[in-house]
Amino acid sequence: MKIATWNVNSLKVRQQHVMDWLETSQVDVLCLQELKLTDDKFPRAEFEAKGYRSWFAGQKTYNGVGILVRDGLNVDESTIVRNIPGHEDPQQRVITATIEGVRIISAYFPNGQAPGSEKFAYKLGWLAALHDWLVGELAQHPRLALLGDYNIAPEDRDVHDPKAWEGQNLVSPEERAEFVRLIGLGLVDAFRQFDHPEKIFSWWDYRMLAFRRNAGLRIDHILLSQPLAKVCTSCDIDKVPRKWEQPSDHAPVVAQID
DNA sequence: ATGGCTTGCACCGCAAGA
Repeated sequence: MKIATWNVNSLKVRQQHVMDWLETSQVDVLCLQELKLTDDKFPRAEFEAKGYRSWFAGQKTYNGVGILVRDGLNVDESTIVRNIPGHEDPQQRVITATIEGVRIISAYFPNGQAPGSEKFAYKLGWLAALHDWLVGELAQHPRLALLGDYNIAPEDRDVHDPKAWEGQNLVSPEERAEFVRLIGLGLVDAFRQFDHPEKIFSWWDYRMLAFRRNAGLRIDHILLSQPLAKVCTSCDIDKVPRKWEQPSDHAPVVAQID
């Protein structure tokens, strides 16, 4: 099974990009973030025509997550969960489904704005709630994958200029400690299971020619439970869609699980 | 140099992203 995650920064604007990328990537499961549309505007029929079923949790203007699943894969409607159970939140950031026996979570982690801000406190609270919820999820579903825009660059090698970014939002010690806590649940960063060249990133600012300078961060991740990590044969970031016209600022991350 | 792009909303300049 080929699984992927992509923050599309408005599905309305990026719908054709997603369609095109489904053709070239041939993924079985695609987790989407930052849909920025209400559920009635989700192009379900268009994806269905492409051979993908979809589940989503959207809202107006901000956030919104979804999962596209190739026809033929087994998905029980009763396994779909929206948001983090028990964590009251009007922001639509999580949707979960069991696909072919694999617990797939599509998550849009809060940005946090800046350490010390109100939004940063919300981010840390959200991370704690996610962690606590995952304890039970992992107990129930040994084959689990947490995919999404984490808005955390786990290590300095995930940052184009660690000195310039030191202590800032997305790389601060508090956020990195929360990432380590997720790893502590027994999850594995699929990307780091394999050798890659240096300076591979998943996000580049729209400004200052950041993509051309490769001034990016690796903030989109696929974390796998141990049984899945053992059968994962590759994990890569596909920079190609970032070169398309009017691109998302994020690139998709893809993992093969056999 | 706290800007720089891009989006959505709503009515055009703002919030928010990362």
